[in-house]
Amino acid sequence: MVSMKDVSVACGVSIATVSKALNGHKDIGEETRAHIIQVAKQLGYSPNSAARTLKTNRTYNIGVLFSPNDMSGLTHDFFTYVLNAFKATIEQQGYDLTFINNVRQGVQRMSFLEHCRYRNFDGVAIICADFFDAAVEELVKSDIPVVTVDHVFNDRVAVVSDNVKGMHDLLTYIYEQGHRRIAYIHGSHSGSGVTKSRLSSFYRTAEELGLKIPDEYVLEGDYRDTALAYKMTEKLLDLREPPTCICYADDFSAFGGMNAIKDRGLKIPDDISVAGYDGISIGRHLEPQLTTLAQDTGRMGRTAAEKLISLVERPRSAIIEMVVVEGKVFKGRSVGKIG
Amino acid sequence: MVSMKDVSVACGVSIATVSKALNGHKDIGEETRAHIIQVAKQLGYSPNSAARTLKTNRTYNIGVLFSPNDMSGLTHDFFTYVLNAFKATIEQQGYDLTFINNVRQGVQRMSFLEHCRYRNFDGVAIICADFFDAAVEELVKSDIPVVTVDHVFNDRVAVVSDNVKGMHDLLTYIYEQGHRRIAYIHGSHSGSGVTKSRLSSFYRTAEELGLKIPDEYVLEGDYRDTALAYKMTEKLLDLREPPTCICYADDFSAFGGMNAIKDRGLKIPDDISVAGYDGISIGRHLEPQLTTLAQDTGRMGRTAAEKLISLVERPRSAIIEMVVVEGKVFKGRSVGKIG
DNA sequence: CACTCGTACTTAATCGTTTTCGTATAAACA
DNA sequence: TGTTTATACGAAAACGATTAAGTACGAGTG
Repeated sequence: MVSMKDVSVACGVSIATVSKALNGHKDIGEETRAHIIQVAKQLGYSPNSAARTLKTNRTYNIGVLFSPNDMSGLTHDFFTYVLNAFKATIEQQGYDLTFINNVRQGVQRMSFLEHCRYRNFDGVAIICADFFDAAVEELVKSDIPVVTVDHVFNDRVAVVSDNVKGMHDLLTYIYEQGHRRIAYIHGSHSGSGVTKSRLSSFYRTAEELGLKIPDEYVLEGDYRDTALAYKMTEKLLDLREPPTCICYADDFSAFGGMNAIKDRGLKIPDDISVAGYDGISIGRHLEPQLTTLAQDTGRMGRTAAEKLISLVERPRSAIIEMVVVEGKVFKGRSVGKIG
Repeated sequence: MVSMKDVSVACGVSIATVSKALNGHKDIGEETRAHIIQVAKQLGYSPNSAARTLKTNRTYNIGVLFSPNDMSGLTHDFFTYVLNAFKATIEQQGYDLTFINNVRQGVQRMSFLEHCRYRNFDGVAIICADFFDAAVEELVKSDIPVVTVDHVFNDRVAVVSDNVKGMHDLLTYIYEQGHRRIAYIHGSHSGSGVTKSRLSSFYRTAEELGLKIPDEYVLEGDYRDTALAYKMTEKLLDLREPPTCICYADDFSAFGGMNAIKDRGLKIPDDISVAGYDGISIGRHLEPQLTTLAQDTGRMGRTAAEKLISLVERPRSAIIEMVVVEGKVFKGRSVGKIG
């Protein structure tokens, strides 16, 4: 590889001059700079990030922790959408993205934090992880700038979806379509506070609307578990007085539920309505098109990236806060009018 | 950050000794090594990859080019599955994964190759990209170890899905279920040779089976385009003699087609059968479950990783070859028996 | 005893940058 | 003319590791 040294001898100047010329310092003559740049290009000079990092202690590399509990990896749609927007944003700002892992490097396996130190990430985004893992907490508590998605830690920047308003808006919309008997197959409680937020918002909104929600209308399903959603949906359909609309933990679950409904020969939304949550692509393709709360994954990813970069580049002035991103009811055709 | 120097003074030995002790060189006394390791841990020593890279010219970092033509980014299921397996494999071998991009870094924007040189990737995997892009070709033609997925370049390692056998097996299976009037809504030709391989295999297998495929049975759709698949399916259904089974470019398209069929009040597979291609998760959730050619994405990702690493670590003995990975017909319920 | 070894360390060069001080030259000023 | 000042460049010290080559010492050998 051709280095600054090669360029410097080819130009008859010192290495320092080459460095400054290439980095746009002002104490270099215009002709000299032009010449150096030209020669560098012609020689095929390529900067060495390792050397630069060693000296400046900056990598322009962002670590991303992305390891779903269920090992679904990069196939978890919702977080993948967020990651996508995050990636695009930091790349535009000249940063690269490297995944954090805890696999052994050489002799021993590293913790997440050790890995980050080893790679010298300028900052870290925790987009999808087990937030109750001690290794994750260790990372969050460290001095490395960090932003988390959909989970809040004390004194750290977080970008979260507005689950309270989301569930409120969705339920209200369903109510406005005339539904009064509304069931909810919610997600498991294993994750962060997401499930709890939505569930309590569901109850509060129902109360606000003057709705009575019988206990047997609220069942525990899980995220992305179509089979379980299928089973739970059957339970609801078996009730003496089944709901007129079922809300699901996410779009995948809604998909599973829809299959259960169709298998009974029922029509959506004529016989019963269905609503999802997330707004990932699958819903648009469902038949009928799924009514769901579309979370603004693009905005979440972008915001996380922007906050993180400002944390990295302007640590003093960056505001440690929790940014709440609102979603929007996507009005598909799976929730029908009643009455 | 605490460096080897800190450890060395704390132990009263030289930096070299610390380095060797930590790296398992044999010319270090056992007590000394134990002591050094203990002190290092206690002091919270953390190795610096930049320094190591500078000296050894190895980063243990793999660059991945993943930029779909359609800008779908990381949401392109099939490639995401491959990427997932690839990532897991290289991480197990102590490598990290960083995305390649061509966004400006500092003054000017970099080409893919420049970016790779800058980051000093030990190797590069092109998992999903526009293979006819000059910048991609430049990267492939460089001296950096590279492996491509689903596209073959001269004298480079490639991992490809066996589209010929795949389509052959799928069509044969459909034939065995008694179908004789089989249509194919294939993908666009824009990408690599994938579409061509499958299409020619489709024709050849048909001939082999003694099937007559009328021209109007073969239509051009596109990958992941449910709307287009919907439209094309309608065309087929409008024919005087419609097919008894329709094959699609991928599972998403099949999904779109299924909706068209259901909207006509037709039953799958009673009235008409449907087959997809890829075997991504969506198919398992469809109703009825989709019969499709399940590509072995896990094996593709793993193989790509293994080949790349051997290319990096044992350049002399590594075999430059094209590895063909076979898929398998997934027998859902969307293709029914006839006759 | 003189010699060769093997063991356990140290010295010092090096990787490619960045950056702080200098310093030389010429222009500007008193 | 002598002094300051701005401009354009260079020398050299880092950053944190790796590694070839050397050294000191005790043990084994003839």
